[in-house]
Amino acid sequence: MAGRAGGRRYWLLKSEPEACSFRDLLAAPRRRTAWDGVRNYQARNLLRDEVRAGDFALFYHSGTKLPGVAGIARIARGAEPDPTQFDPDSERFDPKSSRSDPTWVQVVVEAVQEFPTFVPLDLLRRQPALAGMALLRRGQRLSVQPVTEKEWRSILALGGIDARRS
DNA sequence: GCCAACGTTGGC
DNA sequence: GCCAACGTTGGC
Repeated sequence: MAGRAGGRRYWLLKSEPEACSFRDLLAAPRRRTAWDGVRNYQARNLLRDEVRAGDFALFYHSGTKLPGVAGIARIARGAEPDPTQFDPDSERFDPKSSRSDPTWVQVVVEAVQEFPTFVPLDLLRRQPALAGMALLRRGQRLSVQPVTEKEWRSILALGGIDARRS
């Protein structure tokens, strides 16, 4: 069961640090950026139907030499149409989508706190408590994934954050 | 509706 | 750069 504890839900969002690292997010205006470009229906459905403003997320670096969790973000705005789908100049342009019935959505994420200690993927794999985590399953490619409250707390602890205070 | 071909993701 | 996993496409 993906955690909704006291109304708060947890997610893991993947980002290629070359495109947007957690530090980039911290440096962005209002520490926010549109988390756009999702072109997978399962991920789209989660963003559209499950992810809510106020939810928290692990900000995960993928497609890089040292994949892992870099920090905590929160969802600043829930799903809205992803403008890149309408932009013919965008790599993410989708000619099949229309403004009257947009196919793809984005959310806006806001940096909360960088982990004092970066938590690399191989460390996550070595945690017995995280054995069932979606991220660690073979062939898992979803760019947005639910995180249970238990997983959330373990990973914050690994990152050097006292979960009782966040 | 099946399924082979192809493209993408993403760890290694 | 390799390759496993998985999603999408398109012929039939």
